[in-house]
Formats: sequence, C-alpha cells, structure tokens
Amino acid sequence: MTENNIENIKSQMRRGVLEYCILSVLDKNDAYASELINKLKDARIIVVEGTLYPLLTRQKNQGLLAYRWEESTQGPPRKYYTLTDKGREVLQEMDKAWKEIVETLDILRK
Amino acid sequence: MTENNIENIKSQMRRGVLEYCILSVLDKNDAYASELINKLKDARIIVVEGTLYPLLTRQKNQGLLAYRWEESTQGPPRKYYTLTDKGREVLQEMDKAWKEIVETLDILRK
DNA sequence: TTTAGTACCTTGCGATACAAGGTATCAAAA
DNA sequence: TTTTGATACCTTGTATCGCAAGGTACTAAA
Repeated sequence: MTENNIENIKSQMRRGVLEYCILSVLDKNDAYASELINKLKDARIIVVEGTLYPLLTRQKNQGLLAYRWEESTQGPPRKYYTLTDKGREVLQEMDKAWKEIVETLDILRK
Repeated sequence: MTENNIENIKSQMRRGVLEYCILSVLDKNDAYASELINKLKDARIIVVEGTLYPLLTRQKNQGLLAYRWEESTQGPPRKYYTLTDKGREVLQEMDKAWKEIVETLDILRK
C-alpha cells in the first residue's frame, strides 16, 4: 500500500523530467531507443517501450530530434536519434526551468 | 509555438513535484485551498482550482491530510488542511525521492 | 526450419491536469 | 432590502499521456 504510494510518487517525479533526461542523454551521444532505455535505467530513471516510442516520435515531430537508420551486425537495423539545433535550444531552456524548480523546492523545504 | 513548448515543459516538471510542494507548504503551516494556490503561485508553482481540489481530496483519502472547518470574518468558512503523521512520513520519502532525482540529473547533465 | 536475441511499433485502458461552469457565504453599496 | 463584489468551496467534460500487453521483422545459431 504505502510502498505502492511511494513508487507512484517517484514515478510521477520521474515523468516530469523524462523528456529532459532523454535530451540530456542524446546531448552526449546519439542513441537508439533500446539503448536509451538501458542508459536511463542505469541512471535509475525507469522508462518502458510503450512510453518511450511515442515520446521520441513526439519530440521528433516537434523538431527536437532527428534520426538515421544504421545497420547492425546482430539484429534488425537501429534507429539512431540525434539532437537538432532546436533540440539543443530547448535543452537549454529545460536547464533553466529545472534550476528554477530545484531552487523553488530548496526554499519550500527550508 | 516554441514558447508554448517551453511552457509545456515547465508545467510538466511542475506537475511532477506538485504533490511534494503541497505537503511541503502544509508542513510549515496549515492552510486552506485558496491560500495554498497563492503560496504556490508566489513560489512560481502555478496550480489552478480544478487541479488542486481533486488532488487535496486524493491526498486526504490516502490519509496524508486531514482538515477542519474554520469560520472566516470575510466570506464563507475555510477548509484548513493539515498534515497527518502518515503525511509527514510520506513527505520524508518524497525528500529522498527528490534528492535521488536531483542527483541523477546532476550526473546526466554533467 | 525452428528458436533465441534484438529491435522496432501500436492498441486500449486508466489516471489526471485543466478550462469552464456552478454553488454558497458575507459585507457593503445602491 | 436587494444587488454587487469578494471570497471560498466544488464538479464536469475534454484531452493528454504513461504503461501493460501484444505484435512485426531481422539475424544468427542450433
């Protein structure tokens, strides 16, 4: 019960920054969807396929991401996503928004 | 367009921590709904009635909040919300979850 | 030619944020 | 004494979105 409650709270917080996390990861290196899922899981941000795929499509449609296909030696081709210039701009805006929220919570919890 | 985009991003981030903010405010002082809205607005967390009322009811039903009615000299009676013991426990869990996410983003953006 | 591994994507349900609209109380002005 | 304005409560309907579940396709090895 309470456990569940807390998991909900965490996932709610994670959801709020999910797009920010995706752009942050892609800012360092291009990546394909399954790879992204693993990198985010390593960073303790849980995200599943059914969440990620539509989200990547949305971000691509907003012009934040572009992609290219690359052949793989061990399975089907991979769709590598990369940040666009607009994506980098938006990422900077996210940095600001994030800083603001962190400050806000510092104050609220002080 | 882009403006809108960024507003969406901000509000998404805000949404993720909204419950945390509410409990944080109530941890300092009991408050009634309209008062909460103003305090959060001052802290740059925008929340509207249609969001807050159902959310307070949810938190009350989860046993995190309790309320009492108090007469007011300038209008209808006010429903003052207060943190329960369970609410305080959950708030501490939120502190942990929040710290974890802040650390995660520090690393992702480093 | 079947199985295992990897990678892509979609569908349907449930939760929820928010705009808009509604009710009730009190006090002061008309 | 009725209307207006301020304050406070709450609900309804719509749209969005996360996630579980299910589905397709390619490659290599058994």
